[in-house]
Amino acid sequence: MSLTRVGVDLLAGSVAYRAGMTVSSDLTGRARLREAALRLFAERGFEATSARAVAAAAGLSPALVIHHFGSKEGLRAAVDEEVLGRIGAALRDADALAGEGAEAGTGTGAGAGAGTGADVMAAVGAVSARMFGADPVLRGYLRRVLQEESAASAALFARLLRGARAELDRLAAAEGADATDARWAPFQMLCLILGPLLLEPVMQPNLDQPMFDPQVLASRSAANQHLLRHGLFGPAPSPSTRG
Amino acid sequence: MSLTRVGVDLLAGSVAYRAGMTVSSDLTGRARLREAALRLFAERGFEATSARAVAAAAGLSPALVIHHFGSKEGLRAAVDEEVLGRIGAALRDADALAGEGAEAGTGTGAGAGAGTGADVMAAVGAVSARMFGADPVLRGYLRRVLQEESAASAALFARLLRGARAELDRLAAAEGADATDARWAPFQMLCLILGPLLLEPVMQPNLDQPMFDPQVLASRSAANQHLLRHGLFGPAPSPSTRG
DNA sequence: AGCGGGGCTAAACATGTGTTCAGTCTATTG
DNA sequence: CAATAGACTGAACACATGTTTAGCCCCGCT
Repeated sequence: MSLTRVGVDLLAGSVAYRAGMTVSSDLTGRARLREAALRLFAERGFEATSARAVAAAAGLSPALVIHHFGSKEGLRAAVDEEVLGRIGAALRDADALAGEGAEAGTGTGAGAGAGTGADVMAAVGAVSARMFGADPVLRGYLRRVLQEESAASAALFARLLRGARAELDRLAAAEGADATDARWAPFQMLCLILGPLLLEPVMQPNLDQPMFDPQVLASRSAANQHLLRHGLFGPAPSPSTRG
Repeated sequence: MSLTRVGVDLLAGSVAYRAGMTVSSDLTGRARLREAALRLFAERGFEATSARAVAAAAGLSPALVIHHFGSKEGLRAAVDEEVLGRIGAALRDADALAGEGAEAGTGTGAGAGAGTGADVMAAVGAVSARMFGADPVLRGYLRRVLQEESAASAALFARLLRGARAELDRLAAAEGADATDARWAPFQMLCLILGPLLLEPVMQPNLDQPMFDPQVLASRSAANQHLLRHGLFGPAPSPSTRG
């Protein structure tokens, strides 16, 4: 049972597979199948991807899909679990990071309310970059998942909603006032963050740069910060506008 | 060639079918098939919907799909054309309405800048309500279409983007200032409007009322107006908050 | 009346699908 | 070494799919 970590798996070390399944080396065909499925599902969608195509992409026999995952649906579940695990880990890291940032902001006395707020929003931007910017495959898969009404997607969105509410609380504390419409605020925040993710295929053709390029993403994140705090027509931010 | 309009077809009178096809009465199986396909594609997606399922839902033979549309893909194209036609008409109406509203706002001298801005935003809300609120099937289909990277979806989004820019110009004129970040502003506006549409399946479970109910939609629209103009923490709107 | 055409159908076709089966190979274990 | 376990395979199965074909029925024509 040597749990040798492979480069492919990155953050997935702590993901718990379904009970009763032996957690094997994970450089084997099982992981290859899962990875190929992730890529193809993200590209073409689940229904449009055949088990044979997944197996071919992994260089294996179609029968292995059944052998390892029980069924094609089982494969999807495994991919879901894997992806949601990665995202969960990223979110957990981000939460911890945001918490540190907030404490540091008040602790060092470095900034007025605005400074702390900016820190918080920067953390949000970092989360976005980490989750969405990094991997176009992950983006594609996430895009598909968020459109279903499965239990997994509901859980993911609920998790994001909790995160948004927490960010909003921090932002409100920094701003010294509660949001005018606390009911819709978290959803608006999520729409601003997730919208470009969901709309990427139709939005990208209207831009001259790849919209999830780090710099572009930072610029959009800054615009979102500004919108949330001051509206579209508020005062221009400090002259140091990079990006 | 009696072009009797049917209730089912609503706004679709001016939609031009592909050349070479005789425009028949349109209460026939062709329309029934298209309508059934619209519903099923919206519910389950194109790939997951079989031609047989469409035919069965229309109470017709599967062979008719081929006979009328050439192929399953042809059926999809017809549905796309139909839906995009309806939306185009709604947008055209909305543009006209918004134009009138803006002229009336300045003409009657009824309002300060704020008043005109509110009128403009109300128009946007009306568009949203008209396009998205009315028909859950249309919402579902739109949700699917906006996720593809087809020519049709790109055209639709480009059209929406143009609309958003126009609204933004009007809003800026009313506000007496240009948007701080003119580059992202229209996309942000679209994300706020389209986000809930795309996220409906995962967002609805977190709400206690149907999120496209007219009242709820109006409330969300108002929140969006407020966000765009004053940010999340701006001054509360006039005490007459209905919804 | 005759007749041609289009809406419409049942049955069949070819293919692709998820899945099963029987068996091979390899590595670990007793 | 023998045996067991599990990764893995090619071939087959049952079924669903998009599509084709041949033909029916009814309506509008000359």
